Amino acid sequence: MAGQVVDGAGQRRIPEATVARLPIYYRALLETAEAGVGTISSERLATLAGVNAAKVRKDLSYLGSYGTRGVGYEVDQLVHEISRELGLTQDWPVVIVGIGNLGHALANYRGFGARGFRVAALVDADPGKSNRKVGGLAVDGLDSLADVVAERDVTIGIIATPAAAAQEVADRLVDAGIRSILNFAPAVVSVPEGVSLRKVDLAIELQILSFYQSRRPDLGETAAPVAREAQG
Amino acid sequence: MAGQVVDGAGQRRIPEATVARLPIYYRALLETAEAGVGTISSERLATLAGVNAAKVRKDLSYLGSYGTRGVGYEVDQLVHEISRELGLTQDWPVVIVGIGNLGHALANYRGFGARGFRVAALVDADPGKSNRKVGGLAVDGLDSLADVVAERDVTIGIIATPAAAAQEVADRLVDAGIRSILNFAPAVVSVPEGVSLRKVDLAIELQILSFYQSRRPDLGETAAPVAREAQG
DNA sequence: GGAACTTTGTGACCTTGTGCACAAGCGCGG
DNA sequence: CCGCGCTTGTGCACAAGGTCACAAAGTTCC
Repeated sequence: MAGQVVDGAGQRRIPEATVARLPIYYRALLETAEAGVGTISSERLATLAGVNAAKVRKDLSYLGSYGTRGVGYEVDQLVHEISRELGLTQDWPVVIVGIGNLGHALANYRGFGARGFRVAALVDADPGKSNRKVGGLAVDGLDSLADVVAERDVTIGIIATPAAAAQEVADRLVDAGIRSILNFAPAVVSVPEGVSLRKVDLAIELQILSFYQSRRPDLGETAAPVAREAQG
Repeated sequence: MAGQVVDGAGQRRIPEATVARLPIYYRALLETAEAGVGTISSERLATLAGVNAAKVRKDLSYLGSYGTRGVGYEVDQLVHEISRELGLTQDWPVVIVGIGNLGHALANYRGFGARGFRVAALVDADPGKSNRKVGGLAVDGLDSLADVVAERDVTIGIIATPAAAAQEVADRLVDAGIRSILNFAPAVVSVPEGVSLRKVDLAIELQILSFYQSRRPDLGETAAPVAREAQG
């Protein structure tokens, strides 16, 4: 079978769990490259990424055979392959909907641009906010969402509204042609097939921590599981 | 076998994936209760939570047999059982370390208190910020972290610093006796066994979305997987 | 050129999680 | 009291993911 996992379109099929780890490797590799190191072993990369070495090798093997036995991986090449695989070679304009506390913080967040993500638009339902500028960008009204998305080629939508508005906003984003949504609102949002949706929920994270903390026998033996790797 | 999965301490062992979903059920149930509904079926709860009904039933069965066949689950009872299981019956004082954009937003975030989490302290390495008050709370210096944690019985630490400071802060939190950490910094942080660590990373989420978006054949057939349910 | 050493790539196995399907259990109506 | 309809609880089969261990393949040194 030549051992390649391939989907219908002829691309290698990369497991979801692997996809969720690629960005972690990517970041570690960028730092490694910056330090002037040219080659890295799966063992070293595993340490940097906080996973085990076999997992690193298996993950990377989905991208192809870019390692050299006895040596390791060439850092620059890996960076290139991963960024290509993740689609980071292109620009991804992002719209943030809901300019409250969180939306405000996200709009000012450095670390977007570096990875090819760019906040291209800010939208809020409150017309009062349309006057303000946040992080050098004007806030548009919710009604102009579709226009703004079209004009600025926005591909990714971030929902930072209160829970009650989340579904409505998601629907509008989808209508506007957005196919990738990141939801920060504490609400379950559903989208049609073909649209990717991920969620980040502070309250849920805390409640999970609370679960393990309250079970902890206080210096007892039941080890609490460590970080889920996906937020994912 | 009487069918109960039990760990060494005699508690039912609840799978990680289930733990990650309990908060979602919890929120849905609170809303349902608020609407004055007394009873709910697994089917209905599944719809609200965005999962399938069998999963709901299996998840809830780990808590015990609280459903009534032919009827459903009593909402109030479920709310009570889940909140007990998640440890939400007690108060969890939280310290936020790093009062930049994100830390600021988190400090002002409503939705903590409601679920028993309370921002009890704010800490920042920059002494210049120690003057400011954020959300009615004074910002303490990093050096007083241990004192503040001890005085105010803080049990959960949130890292909202730049990546470079994250590990250092984590170490200090652990030294101060914190056993549950939520990391927002874009860095891999390691903690000793017995300490729970979860991470939330905006850039990673976007990169995952980017992966699926760039693979999308643009109205083709390869369906993108929908929201991972855990962010956990 | 060959032996010793290093590191990758992967097959095999195990654990966890998911979904189906159905028997058991409960309430209601007659 | 009995049968019917609805809903839970769970056994089972399968899919996904993780870990181990090792052969294959490369490097280094003599």
